[in-house]
Amino acid sequence: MARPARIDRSRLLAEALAIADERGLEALTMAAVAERLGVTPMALYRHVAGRADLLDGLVELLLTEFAPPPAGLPWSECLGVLAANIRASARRHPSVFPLLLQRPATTPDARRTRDAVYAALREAGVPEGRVPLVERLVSTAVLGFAVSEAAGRFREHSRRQLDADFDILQAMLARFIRAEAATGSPG
Amino acid sequence: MARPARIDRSRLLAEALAIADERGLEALTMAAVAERLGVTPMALYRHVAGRADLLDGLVELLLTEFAPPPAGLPWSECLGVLAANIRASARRHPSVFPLLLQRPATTPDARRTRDAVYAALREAGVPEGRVPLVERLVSTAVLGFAVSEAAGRFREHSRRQLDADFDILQAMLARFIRAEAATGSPG
DNA sequence: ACCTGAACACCGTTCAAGT
DNA sequence: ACCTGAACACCGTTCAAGT
Repeated sequence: MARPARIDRSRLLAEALAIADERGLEALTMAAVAERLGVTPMALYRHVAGRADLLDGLVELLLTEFAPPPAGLPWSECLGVLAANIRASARRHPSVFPLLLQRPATTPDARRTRDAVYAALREAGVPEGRVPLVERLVSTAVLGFAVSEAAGRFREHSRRQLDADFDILQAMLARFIRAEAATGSPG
Repeated sequence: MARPARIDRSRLLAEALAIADERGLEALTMAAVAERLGVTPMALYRHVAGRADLLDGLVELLLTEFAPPPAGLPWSECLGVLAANIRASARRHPSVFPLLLQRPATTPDARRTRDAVYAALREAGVPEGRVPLVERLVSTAVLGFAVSEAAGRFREHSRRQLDADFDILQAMLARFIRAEAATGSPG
C-alpha cells in the first residue's frame, strides 16, 4: 500500500545542510540526519545513495542559492551581484562551501551560474574565444576568496577589512575583463 | 629502558601523505598509517594527538614544500617561481592541498611563504600599508586556481590549456600589483 | 513504496598493561 | 619512553523483514 513518503530528498538535504551549518561536516552523520527527520538511519537510503551522494546533493543545493542576477543590469553590476551572492552563501554554509571548489561543475545549476557569467563577459566585450578562459579565472578567484573567508583563513581580520578586500578583488577582476575586451577591439 | 623510537612524527607524516596521495583522504585512517609503519594503530598516538592533528601536520608538511624562491630575482619572477611551486605541490597532493585554504595561516612555515610575497610586493613598489591586502588577494587567487585544478574541477581541460590559464592568471596579478605600486608613486 | 531491525566491518580513541 | 592488546562508542552500509 503506497503511503505518502514521510521524507523526500529535498527535505533530507535541507536538514543535512542545517546540521552541517550548525555543527560542521564531522557531525553530519547519517544517524544525525535521520534523527532530525524522526526516522531510522536506513530510511535515508531510499532517497540518497549514501553519504557521498548526500554531500553531492548539498553542493548542488548551494549552487541553487546563487540566484542569477536580474537581467538588464550593466555587466559589472551583474557580476558584482553574483559575486556577492556567492560570498554570502559561503558565509552561511562555511562547512559545505569548500566542497564546491573540489568537484567538477557539470550540473545544470553550475551551468546556469556559469552561463550568467558568460553573458556578462560577452556584454563587456570579451572576444568569444576568450570567454571560457576568463570565466574560469574570475570564478576561481571569487571562490578562492569566499572559501578562505568562510573557512576562517582570515579570521583575525575584521568584517570591514574583508568587505574592503572583496571590493578590491572585484575591481581587479573588472579591470582584467576590460583589458580582455580591449584586445578584441581594433587597435 | 629507553629504546630508540621505531617511528617519529616526520616519518609518520611522510607515510600518511603518501597514503593520501595514492588513495585519498578517506583511505587515510590511523590503521592504514600504522600498518605502513609496521606498528599498532595505538603507537601513533605517542607522536600525534589524533587524526585532526595528523591532518594539521600534513598541511604543515605541504607548506614546507613551497621553497622560497632564490633571493635577487626580479619581483615578478620571484612571485612566478613561488606560484609555480604552489601549483606543483597542489598537483602532487590533490587530496591534502584543499585543506590549506581552510585553516588560518599562522604557523612559521606559512609566515615564511607570506613574507616572501611581502618582500616581492615591496620590491614592486606597493605602498607599505597596502602590502598585506595585496598579499591576501594574490594568494587566494593562486590557491583557488591550484585547488580547483588539483581537485579536478577543470578535469575536461588539457594540461596545455591549464598552463595557459595559469600564465594569464599570473599576468593579471602582475598588472594588479603594478597598478597598486603606481598609486604609491607621485601622480 | 517506504520504512524498520538486526547485523557486519570498520573507525577513532580510552585505558591499563607490558618491556 | 615507547609500544601492545583489549575494549568502547560510533560509523556507513548490507540484507531481510515488515506494512
